[in-house]
Amino acid sequence: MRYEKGHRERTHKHIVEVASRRFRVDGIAAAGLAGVMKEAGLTNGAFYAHFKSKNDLVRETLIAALDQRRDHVLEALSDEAVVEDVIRDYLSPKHRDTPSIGCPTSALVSEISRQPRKIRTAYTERLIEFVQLIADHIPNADPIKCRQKAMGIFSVLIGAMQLSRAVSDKGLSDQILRDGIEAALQIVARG
Amino acid sequence: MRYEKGHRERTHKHIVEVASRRFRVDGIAAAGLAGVMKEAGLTNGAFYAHFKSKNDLVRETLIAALDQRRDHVLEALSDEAVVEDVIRDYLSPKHRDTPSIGCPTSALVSEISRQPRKIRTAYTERLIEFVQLIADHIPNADPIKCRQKAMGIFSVLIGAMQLSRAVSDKGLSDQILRDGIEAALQIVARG
DNA sequence: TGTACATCAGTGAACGCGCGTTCACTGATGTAC
DNA sequence: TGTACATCAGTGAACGCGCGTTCACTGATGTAC
Repeated sequence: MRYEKGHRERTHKHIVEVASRRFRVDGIAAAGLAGVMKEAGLTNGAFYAHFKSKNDLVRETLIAALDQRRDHVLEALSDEAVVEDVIRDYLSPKHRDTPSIGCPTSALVSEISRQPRKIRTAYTERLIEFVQLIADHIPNADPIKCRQKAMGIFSVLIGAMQLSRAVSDKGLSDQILRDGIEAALQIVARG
Repeated sequence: MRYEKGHRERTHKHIVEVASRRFRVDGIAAAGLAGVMKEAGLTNGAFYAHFKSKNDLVRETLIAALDQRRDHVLEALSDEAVVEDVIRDYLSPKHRDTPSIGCPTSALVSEISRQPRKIRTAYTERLIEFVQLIADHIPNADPIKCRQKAMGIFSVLIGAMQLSRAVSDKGLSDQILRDGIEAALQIVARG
């Protein structure tokens, strides 16, 4: 069959979406192309009609997931929102329990540090953007101070999120999230 | 040849040490047994004289690396040391640049969350122990409050460390470490 | 209008490779009689 | 004392499997003459 207009673009986007979930759940190294393509309803061979290599998919997927995450945060925040809302939204049990659609940094940061420079550069740009988004919601006259605080806060967010996902005890996992919220709020308030 | 007494135990320990470095550098999934055994100066087949499976090695290696890290921190701290010393030691460029002998949590936490329950339980026990070690150096009357702060601090430490390793810009990487130190100190001081 | 060829998105088998794992074997030493 | 067997740590080839990647082919539609 011949395909309607825009079909190729939709398929391409669909593969990226499937991969973006699989990578966050299984990790980049552990997620195979065959599995991604099967979940996307296609066969192996079609992959290379859309991407040059797995590395190419990783790059595109990571960018898409990061941009999507930024949009999620932007949408979740009303105009009068403060940084506390970002913090509570991030360190929620819901976010912990749905890594497939959650923050790509929490799911993949250690694997990102093992990626080729090109991917790490693309990541760095988006990290800066995201941290600035947090900084913009911190009430403080000094924008540099805000950015520094925002980086500290983001460190707490991804650290606590990862720990809460790693421990085997549900009660401790919840406690880690609460402690993370408390710690992040203290960084906001002080100095 | 026949081997001197204790040879087997030394070999076993040596494999664990090699694996513990390889896992932290390449990740658990990406590090192969053949590579580990070769680096240990042995052949493939010898592996199964020492371990039941790769999973068995992962469990043992993770425990060894975590205990080794705890000892490192204990040794680095004199009796009159305060939590600030732990923080500065952790978020140092040296630690960032030597993940092979650094904190296993920073290197492997997201992979740990994908491991079987048994491994995650072993990890959880040691995480609690490590956080308590931080808590013991926080000056505060309330031990519960100390533990909560310590968990927040540890979240900053591993979050900042991972971010500093992921970004492609050296200056930003250094800045992330400094912001992490500042944030951690604010958690110590307040409340 | 009819026909020959081009285009496009995808199929599905096959490639070489490295993975975790198994296993028959080695060769030096220890032990039993 | 000599000899036959047991033990031990390790060798190295082979297993089946899934990986990323390649490629000849398909089949529906578009285009040229």
